[in-house]
Amino acid sequence: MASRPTSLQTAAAARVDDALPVIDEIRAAQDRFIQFWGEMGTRWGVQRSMTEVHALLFISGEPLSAEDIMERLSISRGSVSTTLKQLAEWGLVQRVRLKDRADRRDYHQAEQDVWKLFYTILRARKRREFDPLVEELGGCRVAQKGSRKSDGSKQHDQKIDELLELCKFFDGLANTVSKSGKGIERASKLLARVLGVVR
Amino acid sequence: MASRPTSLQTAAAARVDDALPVIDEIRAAQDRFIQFWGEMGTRWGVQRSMTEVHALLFISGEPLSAEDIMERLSISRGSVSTTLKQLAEWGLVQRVRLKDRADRRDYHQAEQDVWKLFYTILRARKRREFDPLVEELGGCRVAQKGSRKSDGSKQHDQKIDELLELCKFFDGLANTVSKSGKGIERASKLLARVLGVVR
DNA sequence: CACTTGTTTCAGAAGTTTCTGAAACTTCGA
DNA sequence: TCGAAGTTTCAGAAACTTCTGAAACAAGTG
Repeated sequence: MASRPTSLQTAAAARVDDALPVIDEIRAAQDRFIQFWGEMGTRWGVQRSMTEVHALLFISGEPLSAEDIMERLSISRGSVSTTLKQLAEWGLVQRVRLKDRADRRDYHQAEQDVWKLFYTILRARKRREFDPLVEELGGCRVAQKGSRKSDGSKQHDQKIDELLELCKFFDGLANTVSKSGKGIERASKLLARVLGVVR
Repeated sequence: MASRPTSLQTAAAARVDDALPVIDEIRAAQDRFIQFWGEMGTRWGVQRSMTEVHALLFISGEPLSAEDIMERLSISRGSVSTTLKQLAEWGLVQRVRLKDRADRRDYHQAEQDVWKLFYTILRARKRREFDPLVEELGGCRVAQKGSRKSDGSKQHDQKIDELLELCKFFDGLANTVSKSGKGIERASKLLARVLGVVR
């Protein structure tokens, strides 16, 4: 028996002597989740390998080494390294040190709080897919505000301005929500009531 | 002069005799917008050509024929046809008939209400990027609810269930918001106040 | 019918993204 | 100083997406 028994190694042992079929069941369920999460990742504009690594770390729960991940997902060394770095930058994965001083490898553990997970995803996507609107839309106007214009120019700039206004509204809403943290859960029920009144 | 003067043709004429530089300014601003919107489209998981066609129709405001679009954006016949069909399915573009009975071509006009535009985009993206979570996540469990399980299985299923619960919460919130329509604008201000109380 | 317009399909071109595999480099502990 | 682990970089392979261009078809008009 190895001195550092990861879930992967115990699972492998289980497959060999067929003594613990339950572990294979779990492993199969993990694989389903990893594949599904990876597929969703592509729809979210994230590399498949990145969501797969995250899925593995999230669903297994325990810290895994880079090598563990390479073997389990059949992903190259470089890929795992850059992927883990990015996941760490997003705050979804943390580097942890195991007590065992004989093992000098880094271990990586995924954030387990699903609320933090979702907020992180939302923030990253907002930065990428929404914020440029607010930043760049103004540059699509014909002229600076205030200068004299033709009718065509006015109509054009008005449409840009409408888009900008809408974007800024959503931006403010997003800020409100993100500041609220988990309060959103209670607040949303109130919102439903509020909307009933407003409508 | 052609019997069917579209904006494109007048703009072209203007470039030739250089009598109306304003129209060139507008055209340049339109091009900036089209390019930017197309770029954002790729980040939203939509084909560049589709967002470009939509940008052109939205920003020009007036109905354009398929041929107009082909020439202006240098896009192939087939592409324009399928793109227009999809935009129509999404409700972002309508087919309109011009009164001129001599012209038998179809004309296409973009929805000008920016609120409808945003809701349409959000709905389409939710269907594609979120709804599968609610539908498929359950299949990633180890076992059906209620059956006896090992500790590992329990931990696995618990994580899946946490994700599912969160998804269903967001789903409900999305429904609430989408039903509210423009009421969201007034409601969001109330929401900010509500969150202030809850926090 | 001849003609215009639009739709659909599809093979292949072109472009883009993602990943690998290797190599060079850094860090750090023994 | 040696070796193990990690990082970074990059050329090229592989896979995927998007678009074109052509062709066949449908529908409607004069």
